[in-house]
Amino acid sequence: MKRKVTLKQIAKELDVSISTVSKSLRDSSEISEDTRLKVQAFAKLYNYKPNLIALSLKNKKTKTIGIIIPEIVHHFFATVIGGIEHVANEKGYNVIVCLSDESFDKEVINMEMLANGSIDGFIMSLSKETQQRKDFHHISEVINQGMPVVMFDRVTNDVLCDKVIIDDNLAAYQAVESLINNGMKKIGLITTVDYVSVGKLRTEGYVKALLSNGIPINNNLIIKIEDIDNCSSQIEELITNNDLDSIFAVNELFAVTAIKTAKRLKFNVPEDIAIIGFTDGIISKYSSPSITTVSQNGIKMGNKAAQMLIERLKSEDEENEQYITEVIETHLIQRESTPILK
Amino acid sequence: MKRKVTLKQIAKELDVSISTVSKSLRDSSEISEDTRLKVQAFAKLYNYKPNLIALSLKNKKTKTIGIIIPEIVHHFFATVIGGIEHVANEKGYNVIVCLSDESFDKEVINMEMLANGSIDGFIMSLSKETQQRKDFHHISEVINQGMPVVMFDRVTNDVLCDKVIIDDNLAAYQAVESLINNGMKKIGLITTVDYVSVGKLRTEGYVKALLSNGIPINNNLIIKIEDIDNCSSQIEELITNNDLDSIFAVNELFAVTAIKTAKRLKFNVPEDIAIIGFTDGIISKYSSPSITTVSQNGIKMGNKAAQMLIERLKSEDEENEQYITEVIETHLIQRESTPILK
DNA sequence: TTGTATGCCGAAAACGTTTTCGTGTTGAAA
DNA sequence: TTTCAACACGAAAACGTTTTCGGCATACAA
Repeated sequence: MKRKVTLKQIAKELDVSISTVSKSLRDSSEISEDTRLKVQAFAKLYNYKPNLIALSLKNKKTKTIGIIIPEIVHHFFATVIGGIEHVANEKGYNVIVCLSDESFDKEVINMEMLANGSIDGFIMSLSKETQQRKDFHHISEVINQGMPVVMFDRVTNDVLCDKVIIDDNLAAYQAVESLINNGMKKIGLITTVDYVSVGKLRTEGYVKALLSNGIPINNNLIIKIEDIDNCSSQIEELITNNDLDSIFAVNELFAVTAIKTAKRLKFNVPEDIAIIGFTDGIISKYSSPSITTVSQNGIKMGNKAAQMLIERLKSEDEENEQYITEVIETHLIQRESTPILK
Repeated sequence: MKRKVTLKQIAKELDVSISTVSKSLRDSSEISEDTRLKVQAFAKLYNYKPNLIALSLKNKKTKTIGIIIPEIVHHFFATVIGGIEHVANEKGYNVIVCLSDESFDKEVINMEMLANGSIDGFIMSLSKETQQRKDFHHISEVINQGMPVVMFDRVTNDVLCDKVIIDDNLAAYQAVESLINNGMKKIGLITTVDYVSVGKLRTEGYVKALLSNGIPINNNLIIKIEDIDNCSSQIEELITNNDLDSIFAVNELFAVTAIKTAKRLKFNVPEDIAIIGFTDGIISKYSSPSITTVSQNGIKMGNKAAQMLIERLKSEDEENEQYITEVIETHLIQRESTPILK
């Protein structure tokens, strides 16, 4: 077993000082070419690589980004991580991932853990529980300690920091309006409970689209789902009891469940019921029929979030308190679960 | 902005030495109760938390696990990460994720980067390119430096280390045999190119099942797919040109594509063609019809891999060269893409 | 010969911990 | 009064770097 070699060992071996070794390896002009080349050759031979932990301690920079998300087994979050990792890697950063499992406590613990020197900054999306409790002290705290935070998707106005979002409200509005423009009148909504920020915003978009097109809100057409695993019966009622011509679902799981339920109830999709989902994940693509949906480009969001964070890390001393909220554009992806929308 | 407080600052503030502060906080009996309580109160007030980087440097342990996988936007890998993260977190470890993007070079770079002190051990799954080139020097190297490695799913016999796999060969064998037992005779195979280790093993299982049931291998029924995005035409030919009664696909993307293609060609699934997939991901569950598939429990694999790694980290000095290959059991999940299999 | 610039290198501090060892003070026993 | 243990604390090393500063030659100019 060959343990990793250190400056000290090289110094001892070559009978020079540690400083000389360090300077030689960094091509300092202070060192004679002789010594420099000798040291470099030796270092190469023994495959010397500086210890990053020691560097982190010295520089007070870890070149590592902490990501905290509710869960990873979720196509959207996975794509965001991919997006973050990509630009982070490009700029010499590593990525350390923690999952909150939608739990407030885990979110807090993870943040406190990472905040103690392990990372240079956070990219995060709030857990459901955190959104419900509206307790963001852990986030304010790390920001207050001078550690930059970028929030994405599930964000809050109660914390001042950079953010990357889509315009959930507008995207939902446009999706629903395109249904209306194609003659749909009885449009069902399958959404989440209200404390999920994005769910709420999408719901508002739905409402706005109906109202501004002169269609009154019918609460019977709106169901709010708490537990995704047992939503089938609720959806079945929605479809059976109302003479829907279409459904807007705020995520792809709701959308695909709606499709499967409709098919089971002998409705044809899209002929009898058109369905629009949200998030262009793997399900929407491979469902039968494939699902017309609002694209929500996770990769782009991840890219942007990482860029913003790294940018802020570069100019950290400047203490720029001008926070930016970046809005990633969305668009409707036409697939088979709706007629061709004009 | 309140920067994080250090031992030194506390020491200065209370006019004691750094050692006294450190010992007080660790409840050393060396320190009088008076001083101890005073220090602890002060530390609590200023929310002192030890700097983990400094600890890492001192202890030569980072309490961090490095994960290297080909991609994250892939349900199976995401579940494995989830599984790893869960037990890692339980045992006080963090998880740092790097993506190889199926590239050999990125895999090497990432490993070298993490190996320089950032982590205590690796959990990894090989990139396609690495499997193709059969170059594993980077892995042997870190192992040789005394850093434990656990490989999962895409593994190789050329590296000695702990491994977590499923019995791909057997699982495929059983899946195909269950088709045969239910009267299927013309069974198509949609598989990957051979250098993908798991694809090859599953192919072998298919072959073995046919042969041991007296069915000759017909190479026309076997297609090997390189590029998943353009596999549709190949699959279409397979279905059109052969009078298949069933298909075995080595992953869910192939399976769902087969289903969609079959439906497009006016074959009924499962009545005309039964289809079995591999990996119990989100697609299999939500496809229409849902897909009968071989479960491949990523969470369990992740759990096990993390347990093995942490176990080895605990007993690291013992230099136990007895490596274990853990085989996670699989089973067939009955869904709608096949008739009920006896 | 003296003074000074230059080239080359080492000592030491710093990052934030933990831990070993040494030291001074106190009180009690001899 | 002397001796010694017990107690309470501090100094310093160590982890592996980088960097500042100082110093010792040598060479060259005055």
